This record gives sequence, structure tokens and C-alpha cells, in this order.
Amino acid sequence: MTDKQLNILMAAMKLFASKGFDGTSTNAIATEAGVSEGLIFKHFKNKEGLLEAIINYGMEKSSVYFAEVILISDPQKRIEKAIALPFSIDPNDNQFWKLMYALKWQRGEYQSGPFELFRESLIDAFDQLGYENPELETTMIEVIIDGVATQILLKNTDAAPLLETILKKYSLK
Amino acid sequence: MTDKQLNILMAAMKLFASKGFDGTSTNAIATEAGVSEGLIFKHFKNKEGLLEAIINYGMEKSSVYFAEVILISDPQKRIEKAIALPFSIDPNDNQFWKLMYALKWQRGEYQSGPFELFRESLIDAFDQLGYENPELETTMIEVIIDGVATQILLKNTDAAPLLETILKKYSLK
DNA sequence: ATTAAAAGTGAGTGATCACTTACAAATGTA
DNA sequence: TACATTTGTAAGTGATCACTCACTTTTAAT
Repeated sequence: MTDKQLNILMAAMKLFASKGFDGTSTNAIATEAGVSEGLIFKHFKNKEGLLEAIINYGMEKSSVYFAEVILISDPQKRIEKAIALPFSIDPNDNQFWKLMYALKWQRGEYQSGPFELFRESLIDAFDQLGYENPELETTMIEVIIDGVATQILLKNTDAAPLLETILKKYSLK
Repeated sequence: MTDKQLNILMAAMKLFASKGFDGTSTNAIATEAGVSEGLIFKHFKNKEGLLEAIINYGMEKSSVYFAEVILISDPQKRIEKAIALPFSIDPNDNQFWKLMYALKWQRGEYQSGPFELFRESLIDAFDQLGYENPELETTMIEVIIDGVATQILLKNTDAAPLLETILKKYSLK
């Protein structure tokens, strides 16, 4: 990936996250990236392709953290680590996750993939622990993760005490 | 409000919720509403004014439910009712809340108002119950509400068992 | 040094955007 | 009936949109 290619990617991520995909013009991206507008299309084919490149780039960076959770064999620890996930979002990745959550509501197509494996590994964990309804418990974890992500990304709530409260409340401390 | 005015409002809500504000053209709204494009601007001044009208309309309908929670004097019951809120979203209002949640991520300006009063009434409730950190507990409730709303609006999860699980987990049964 | 490919530019392109305007139909009131 | 106001339309408007194209510069391998 060229310097300018990365410039475009970062500029687009910033603008898509703050103004939305449709609210951002390729002209604005080019200006923010310090590049001619034509270059965007040379490298990413079209605006949609640029969005896909951003998501691939961000998910590749993030998939490590998902894998870390999935690979924990102790079910209790796996669940705890899953809950802790949104609390450990690298502030450098805030824009990426804001974009991902914004896309959730109007472009569900970018929601599949790594998330399904993640979900199944949680169902498995609750199953191992003998819970009556592992799917339901997993949905609860997803509720927590989405809710916490909303708080942290949108209202920059102080993460540490919130995490402690959750783990205590869930008798997972 | 005229028939056609309401047509425009509903058509715009539907399209804004599914394609986003910037992803929806006034031409598309007029077509969906079965109305000439000019009429939109006669009634709502501009596209932004139409969005505001939708939000006013939706919040006026919904404020009843928030008020119902706030007016409960028993603190325990008030908290329970607050948690139950996203579970009792009228399916007819799904589009409105999808729009509200989508706007959260790129247009925070539509987030204030009734929500603040709601938050304070929860802090008060936890305070009355002698909790150590009422603000933190209230944030937790907001986490739950946002997470549940995401599940229900986006993945149409079955609401009933999830509500029961949450109330149990929160020892609020 | 030659040269072909890749990176990069800037001035276009038609299409679509939000919005206006001139005018007609409907409505309410005297 | 007369007439002023409101409701509605259709054909525009300039601006901006995503994208293309002809062209130059840079890079890198022989």
C-alpha cells in the first residue's frame, strides 16, 4: 500500500465516520488526503470499493482481538474476555468502530463474517458451563457489548468502573 | 396536518430509516409519497426541516412512554419499567427508532431533550435505593437499553425471554 | 540508457441533487 | 357569487455528485 493510498484510506475513514458514507463526497476525501480526486478511482475503483477497503483494513487489524477471545479454552475466562472487548478498543480505532456501528443501521451487509464465529464460541462457552439457554446468554453478552460500545464511542464514558460493575453484576468477577 | 403532509412524513421516515438521510433524495420521497417534489418544500421548508418534523412527530408520540417511567414513585419499579422500555417498542414505531439510532452515530444533535430527564429520574431512583454510585448504575441501564434496542430493531430477537433474563440478572425480578 | 508499467493529475462528463418559481386547482369565508 | 388563501403541480435552476479520460511524472527492471 502506497503512502497516498493510505492517506486516502485514513481520510475516507475519518470522513465516513463523522459525516456518513453518503454525506461524504469523493472530492472532500481527495482534499482531506491531499491527493487528486482521480487517484481515488485508480486505487479503489469506486466509492463503494473504498468503503470495502476501509472495512477490510480495520477488520484485519481487529480480528486479532476476536481471535484472542475465541482461543481461550476456559469458558468462564472466555466470556469475561468477550465482555472486556469493547473496553479495550484502541482509541486510534475509534473512527473505524464508529463507522462500523453507523453502518449497522443502514447497511447490514457489512455485519457478517468474524462476528458469527465469535458468537458461536460464546454459545459453546455457556454450554460448557451448563447454562440452560446458551443462545440467550450469548445474546445478553451481545447486548452488553453493543451497549458499552455505544457509551464508550459516543459519550466517552469512563471505561474502567463500568467494566468492573458489569463483571460484578454478572457474577463473573 | 394534511393527508398529503402525513404521506410525505411517513414516506420520508421510511426512506430515511432504510437508506439514511443523505442517501435519500427529495425526489424519491415525493415519488414514495405520491406527491410533487415542490410540495415537500411548501410544507417543510427544506429537507432538514422535514427531518425535524419527523423527529418531533415521533418524539411526541413516544414521550408518553418516557413520562410513564419518570412518574413512577417507587424507585425499584421505576427502574424495572425503564429496562422494559425497549421491549415494548410498538412495531409501528420501528422505523422511527431505527432512524433515531442511526442518527445517533452521525448527528448527535438530535439526542438531547427528553432523554436527559429520563436519565436524571433513574439516578434519583438508584439514589433512593441507597446505591453507592447512582450515575454508574444509570449508565448501566443505558447500556442495557441501547444494547437491547440494537438487538430488537436490527436482529428482531424474541423480546420476552430476554427481558426476563435481564430482570433476573439484575436481581430486580 | 531504454522502456514499460504504475502512480498521479486536472479538466472534463452527464446525471442527479436540493430547491425555486410561475402558475393552476381546491378550499373556506363573506 | 366573489375572492383571497391555501394546497398543489410541473418545469425549471445552478450546484454538486461520482466517475472518466487524456496526459505527465515516477518507479523499477533490463
